[in-house]
Amino acid sequence: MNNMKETIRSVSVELFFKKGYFATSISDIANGCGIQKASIYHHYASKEELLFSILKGTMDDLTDCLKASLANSDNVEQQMRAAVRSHVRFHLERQKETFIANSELRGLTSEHHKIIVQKRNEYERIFQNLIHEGSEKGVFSKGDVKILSYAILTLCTAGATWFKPDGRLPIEEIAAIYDGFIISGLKQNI
Amino acid sequence: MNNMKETIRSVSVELFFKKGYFATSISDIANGCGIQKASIYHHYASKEELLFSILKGTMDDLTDCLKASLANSDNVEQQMRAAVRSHVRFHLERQKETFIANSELRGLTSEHHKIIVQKRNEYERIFQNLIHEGSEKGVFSKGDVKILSYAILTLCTAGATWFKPDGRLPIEEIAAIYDGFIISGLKQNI
DNA sequence: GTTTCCCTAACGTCCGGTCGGTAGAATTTT
DNA sequence: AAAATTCTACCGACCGGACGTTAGGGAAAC
Repeated sequence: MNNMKETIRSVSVELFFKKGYFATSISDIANGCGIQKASIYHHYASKEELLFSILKGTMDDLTDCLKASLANSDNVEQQMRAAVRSHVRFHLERQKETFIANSELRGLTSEHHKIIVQKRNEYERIFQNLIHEGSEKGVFSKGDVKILSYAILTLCTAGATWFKPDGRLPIEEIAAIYDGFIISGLKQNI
Repeated sequence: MNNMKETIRSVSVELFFKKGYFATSISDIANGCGIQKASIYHHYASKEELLFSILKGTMDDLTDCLKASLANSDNVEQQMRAAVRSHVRFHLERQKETFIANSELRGLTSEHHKIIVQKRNEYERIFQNLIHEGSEKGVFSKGDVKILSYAILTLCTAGATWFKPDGRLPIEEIAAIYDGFIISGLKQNI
């Protein structure tokens, strides 16, 4: 790869995932890229901006993925299944980035923090709307929409914590397990 | 409180929760205790040991809680319900400590890290045994025990991420929601 | 001949941790 | 009971080092 900006990004993702944002120094990143640490600043204005650009890109892609996977159906249950699978898939396929996006928010300036949280809220709202619609139509049982949405999202998100790319189960199988688990949780007593 | 060691501990929990372990300095902690930072080292050998003692204490209490709540019954479903509620309750009542225990493992030395991970594994095994026993007896449906246990645990654990002590719902109500959600997830197709 | 991309060198700051010391309480010795 | 010693809890000053960031320059590409 001869695009240094991309290299810096991907090396950072690797290191932030492995050691954490605060424990990773600019020298570490420069080292991983084979350049001097001062050269990083030609591509990114600061360490924080580097983090922010990773988080922002990840959140945008995440939302795009979800929206694309909802477009194929207008049946609530099908949509919820598609949403869960999209969510799981994204978090396992891009495990390192999503892990960072969920654990390193504290490294952001307050303005950047606000932007990311807002993106996350929009994403959550899509799930909340599905739960609401489903329980209105009697497809899902009535329940606390917010708590249920947090449950569903964190459930899948946490996958990025323990998932091993070369583990026993392929991504699709894990997605199917979560799908079944969540739908039957939403349909309790129905 | 005139026990300075306890004060240091609780101030640290507060700060580690709010700012993170690496972003919290010994001076910050000393400041919060109203003493000089050198005095911290009279009570704890290092910053890392302070973190470790918090994590170890929390994990021990967590496991004790779980074991106590299982002793009242020998019915698998009842035990699983009790386990889930114990897990949720502990994570919400001692939100700050459990949050730290789940996010700051990287601050530990490798020996200390090993100890905590081992405690966590023992804790997880209790849940895995319950799932296994339940599916053997036909109370729960067959499924991947590990994935299901991760799902259950991270689900509740994540509560410590978003829970607000003075929010809409009391802890018991949240525990009940999770209980219902999880049991029906475990019983799908039964 | 300007822009791109990377370099060497350095800066100020802050951090975890150490050191020597002190005041006073507790304990032991006489 | 008085004197001598030890222990507890803390302080102020200080280290060495690492960190994020900046300044200025040089070579190559356009």
